[in-house]
Amino acid sequence: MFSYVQAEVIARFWRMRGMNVYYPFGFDDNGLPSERLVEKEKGVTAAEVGRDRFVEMCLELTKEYEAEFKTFWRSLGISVDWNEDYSTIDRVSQRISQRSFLDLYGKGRVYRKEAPTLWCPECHTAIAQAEVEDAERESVFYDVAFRIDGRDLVISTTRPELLPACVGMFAHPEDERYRDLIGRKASVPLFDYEVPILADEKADPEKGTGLVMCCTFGDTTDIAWWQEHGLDTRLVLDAEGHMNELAPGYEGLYLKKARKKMVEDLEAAGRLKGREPITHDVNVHERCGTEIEFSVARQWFIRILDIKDRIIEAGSKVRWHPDFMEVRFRNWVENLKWDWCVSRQRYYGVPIPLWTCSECGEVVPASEEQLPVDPTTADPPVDACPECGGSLDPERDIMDTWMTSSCTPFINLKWREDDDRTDRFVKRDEGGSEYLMDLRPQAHDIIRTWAYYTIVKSVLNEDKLPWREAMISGHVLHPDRAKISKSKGGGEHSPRAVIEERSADGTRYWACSSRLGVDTMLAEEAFEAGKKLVVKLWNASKFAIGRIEDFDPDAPRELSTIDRWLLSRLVATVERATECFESCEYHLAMEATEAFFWHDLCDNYIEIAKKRLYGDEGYDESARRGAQFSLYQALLATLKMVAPVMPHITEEIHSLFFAERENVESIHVSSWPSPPDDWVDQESEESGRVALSVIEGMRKVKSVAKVSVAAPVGALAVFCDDDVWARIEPMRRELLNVSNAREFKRARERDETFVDTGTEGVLVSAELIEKPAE
RNA sequence: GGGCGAAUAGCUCAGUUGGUUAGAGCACCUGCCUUACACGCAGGGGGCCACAGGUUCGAGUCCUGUUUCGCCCA
Repeated sequence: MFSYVQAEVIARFWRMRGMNVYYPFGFDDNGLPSERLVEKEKGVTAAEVGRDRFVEMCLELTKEYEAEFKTFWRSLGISVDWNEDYSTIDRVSQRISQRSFLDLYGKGRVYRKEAPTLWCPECHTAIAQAEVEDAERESVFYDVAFRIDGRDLVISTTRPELLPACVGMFAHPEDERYRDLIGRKASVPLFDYEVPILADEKADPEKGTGLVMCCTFGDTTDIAWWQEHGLDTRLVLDAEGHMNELAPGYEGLYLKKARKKMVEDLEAAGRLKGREPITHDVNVHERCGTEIEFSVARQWFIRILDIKDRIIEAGSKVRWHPDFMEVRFRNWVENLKWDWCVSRQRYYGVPIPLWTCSECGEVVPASEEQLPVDPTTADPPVDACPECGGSLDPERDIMDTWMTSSCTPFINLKWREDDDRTDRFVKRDEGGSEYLMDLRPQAHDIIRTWAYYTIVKSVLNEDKLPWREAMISGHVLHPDRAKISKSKGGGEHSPRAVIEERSADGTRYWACSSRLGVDTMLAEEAFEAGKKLVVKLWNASKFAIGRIEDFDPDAPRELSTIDRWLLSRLVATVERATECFESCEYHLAMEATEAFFWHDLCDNYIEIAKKRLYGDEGYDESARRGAQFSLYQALLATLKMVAPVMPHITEEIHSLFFAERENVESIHVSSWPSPPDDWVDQESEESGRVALSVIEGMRKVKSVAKVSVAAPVGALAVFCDDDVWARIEPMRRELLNVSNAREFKRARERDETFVDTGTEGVLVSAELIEKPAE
């Protein structure tokens, strides 16, 4: 909600600037999150109801959620083109996603490999590096004794259940304690087989006994050692995390139970030399919090590690807001250790569009005409293996959801569809790089996924940038500083609850109250400020419209100094707001606009021009029209500048009066304010500023005397130099009006009744007629 | 352990390229029902800009280090 508003404000701004803004909306509802939602809400698993029914249930549930979300986004005033919405599971998206995959396959980027893979035993699927999170867990460090020549060799581990998966022991090559043992073999407790003792610099002599066991697989170091030293493979866990026949006596036990039993048995055998409770960081699956295991299985990968530099280069050409987000992107890519594992052993997602020969393993990709295709139900494009004539097995895996999410520019372009519109969208930036879309809005936690994978796809499939700019939002923090996320619902702080309680405009105002990219508190104060602005806009407009209803723009008008002051200030404000919106600094745009509206327009201009606007005696019609003109322009421009952030109240006010006058249907399709250059008037700005400081002094006198601001004044005397006097003397009538004074004069002498003003050397004295209240 | 960010008023946040006396809103204090608005207006108090060095005529802003917090990763 937070990041959507921030981006949407920018879309509204550019729309008012006259751009034809293409603003689609995507529901990312394929994949594991949806499956888990179904499992939770319907209390079933795919195994129970079967794959087809399960997918059906996922589709039904995501449809329900889509409708709900749509209503929600509409109520927030998100101005997307709902004719252009898509879901990552709809037919077009599936087709484009599969097409993208097949394109990569054709380019030799896709490979299949039996490889150690990050594995979630809870979700029964391989996952990608990007889906792994850290979590702090309580655990126990066990000291376990291996044996050589009747001598104990103690290692420390938090994973004793991986003992049957142990394929080696490591010590640091410089470690004197074990130097003589390198190259020999030790026996594994409980399982009674021998593993080699090896030297490697990754073994830390400072840690524990300096000796460590290597299992297939406990962590990435194990994998590295396994590869570098050509060790055996002993996979002891099945897909659900149960021990298999390689762990005799523990077969069928879930790994945690196996751990418990092995610890007991080790103790009984006298091979447990110690235990120490610790808290350590473990890798868990971000979707379910289960500790990640490694498994060797046949998976599909997209080769990426060899083109890191191309990806980084593409990222460097994107304009990131704020710019330091590019560094985070680059660091992520630089630190990648795995190719992109794209196969998932799940159900609800886009199928991998391939068949494999059961005889020779030849891969037969689906043909373009078949897409989107589910190989488990469709016939392969050829009857038999073109290589050996063997029968073809359908691929049962589905793709990682990011395979589809990363296609969002392609989906929006209808990439290689009949109605492909890539040509209309592709543009070239100043550096000559072609890009598909203008802007990607997203939050910073998914730089490593959505942004990264999208760049990968655009580079590999099209050799272009996916977007020219990326707008990266921060997170919303609870009042107690915890992160609020969609998946966790948010409870009383759920987006829905927030909007219902504080109104859409108030919520939007809050979302725009801090800088882009920083995490922001869900703080009461910002909502209150938004609400107050809504009320102030309403009251000021109600008053102003009453005064300018009869304004005739064609009749002659005369602008006073204070009118020109207002218009000149308006020009500066519009310039500032425009610049700020252009660089996604919506909060600065609002700050400038609010200051102008609240202080310049309401507190000062309207107060000063009030009597002229009322048409009080002594003002001719042209002077009144001058005030009407200024007020009209200032208020309309203010409404327009606030409109991107607060679309509802501004539209309401606009429709009451300006829509008809300006002959536009809605403020949101009206043009961004562009006041003429000749409204810039340095002289009037300075005169207005000085006059305001005189008024400020006068008000201070009244405030100190504790009388009303409207209290009548005998003489308002100003002590100043000739230059200042020349500026304010012509504004005598306005000053008399606003101070309710009978006389306005220049003082030659200053006595103790004079007070300072905001202008140096200018002092004011106001002769109060009523006695100050005691 | 590495990367990135944050640290400014009691609270939530601004502070463009270094440049007068560091700002806003809320909260607080003193007043004011002024013919738009008391959800308002006027006036006011409140800051060692995390800490320590450095560059500079000049540092909240730039550099180095330290501390605390957040995010991402190992």
